[in-house]
Amino acid sequence: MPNSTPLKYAPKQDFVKPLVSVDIIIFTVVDDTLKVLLSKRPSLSESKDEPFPELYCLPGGYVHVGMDMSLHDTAVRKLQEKTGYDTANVAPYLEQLAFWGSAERDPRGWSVTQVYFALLPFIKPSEQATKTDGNPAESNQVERNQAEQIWIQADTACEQTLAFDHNEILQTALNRLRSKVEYTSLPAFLLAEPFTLPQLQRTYEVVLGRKLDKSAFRKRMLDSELLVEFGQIQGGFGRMAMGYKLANPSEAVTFPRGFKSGE
Amino acid sequence: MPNSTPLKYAPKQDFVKPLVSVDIIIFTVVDDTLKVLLSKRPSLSESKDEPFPELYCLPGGYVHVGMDMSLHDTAVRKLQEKTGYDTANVAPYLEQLAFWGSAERDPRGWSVTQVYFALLPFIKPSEQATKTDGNPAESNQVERNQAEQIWIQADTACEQTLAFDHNEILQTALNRLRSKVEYTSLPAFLLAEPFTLPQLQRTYEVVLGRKLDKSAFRKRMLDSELLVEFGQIQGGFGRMAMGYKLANPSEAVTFPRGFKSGE
DNA sequence: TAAATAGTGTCTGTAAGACAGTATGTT
DNA sequence: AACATACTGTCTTACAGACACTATTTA
Repeated sequence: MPNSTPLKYAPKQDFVKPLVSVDIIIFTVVDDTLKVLLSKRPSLSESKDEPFPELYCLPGGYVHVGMDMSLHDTAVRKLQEKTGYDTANVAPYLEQLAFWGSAERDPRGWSVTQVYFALLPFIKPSEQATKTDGNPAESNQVERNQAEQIWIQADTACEQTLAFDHNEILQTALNRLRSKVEYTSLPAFLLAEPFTLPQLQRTYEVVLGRKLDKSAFRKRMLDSELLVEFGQIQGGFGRMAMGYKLANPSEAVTFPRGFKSGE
Repeated sequence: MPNSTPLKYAPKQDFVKPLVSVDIIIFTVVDDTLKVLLSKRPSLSESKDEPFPELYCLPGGYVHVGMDMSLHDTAVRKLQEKTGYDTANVAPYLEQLAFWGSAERDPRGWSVTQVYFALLPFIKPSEQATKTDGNPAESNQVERNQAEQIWIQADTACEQTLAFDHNEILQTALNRLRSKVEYTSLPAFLLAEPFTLPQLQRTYEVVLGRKLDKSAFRKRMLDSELLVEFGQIQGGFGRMAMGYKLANPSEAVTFPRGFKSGE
């Protein structure tokens, strides 16, 4: 290695580096259904070099060493690109899931992926383009991507054949989500504020796939410091309900026990 | 990209890839103290190109694309190299902690590290060389590494200045360990089998830094399917105690509640 | 008024913590 | 016997779940 390098520490280039990508599992709840966002891989006619043509996969992409200061930046950038979500003003719930890396998972070579999972209130596709206002090239980008993306029921997605090892990754994410929903406030990040306690409970029930007791649920939520009141709201048909916002929109709450501890 | 490539899918080489490494936080308990294994970075006289000379850091290394089939393989290989632990016969507790990746964390360039944490029963340094028997070059390797490694009290290590962002990583690992110890059987992986319930309770107390109630502790451990009896053992001074082994040595148990749920 | 939804109150069961008591080993 | 350690039993407390009850809105 030359001593004349301007860098104090020369990068180690004397071995093969794996490919590094970031994938995001983006969950939302709409129509009482847990959904996940998938992208479609390019067809053979579009590109001969891309593996798994026309299969669905988790949205993601390579780290841009020149563009991103950190993996978290990469994840936020991808989230914005794929959903049009206004990440500058409203922080979505974004958490590291895990990493996968092996010689076999991508036919293009040894690859590593850093996987995040995100929880978002549902954004109508028609509103996504308008959310990324201003730059028309940018909103074109979003719209073009949208044509190749779908919100699909999470369990349905699991049963389909996805590209790469994305079935395993999605299953891991679903397991983690359902497990954490038992003892955290994560479903609150799937709703637009303000929301009511019955709405929040339905969201819990949709994710968990089972009914919860109303009384116990309300006690748990109100005894924690999770929520702050935000005026009466008309939730549906009958009586008005109290609306709530998150007391701390950037952090989930962990409850001392899970639901149904006895089983 | 040339069409004449022998690979079906040409690797994407048209952008700069980050460096990829694996680091492991290896915990053990000895002398009623939670310890972590640290390596010393080479001095300036040994190498002018290595950053953070002579500081301690977490053991780890680059992924060897030719040597490792997966990141998990890399972690197990590193664990074996650094501790001499017989990973072929006794599976240590090894779990993904998280990943860190940014332009700034390594002065040699944009880098990503995949961090695992491991729990091991203490291995006396004198026994480590003999554990990796056979190949003398291999055990030399182990002994040479040992000269530059220390088992250090976890909290003490946190207060020192470590290389790279390893203070943050170690702190994250400690938080995760202490948090999971509240509601899982993780400390059982810090003891050599067979062990007694009082020994296990002391291990919990060492990690958590507080006393636990004996009666509640025993009820929790025995009501779970965690342990199987393995004959009477002389634990210390007084009465003999029942020895136990793990019913399932490859998996931790999650208890329905944490200790001291009320606070 | 009936139906639908929101919210409360009471009882019960489960498991953790406190702590006193018993059992079995060594010196 | 004295002591140290291992183990058990009983009482209390905290909180989730079951479920019946009240409250407020719309059709």
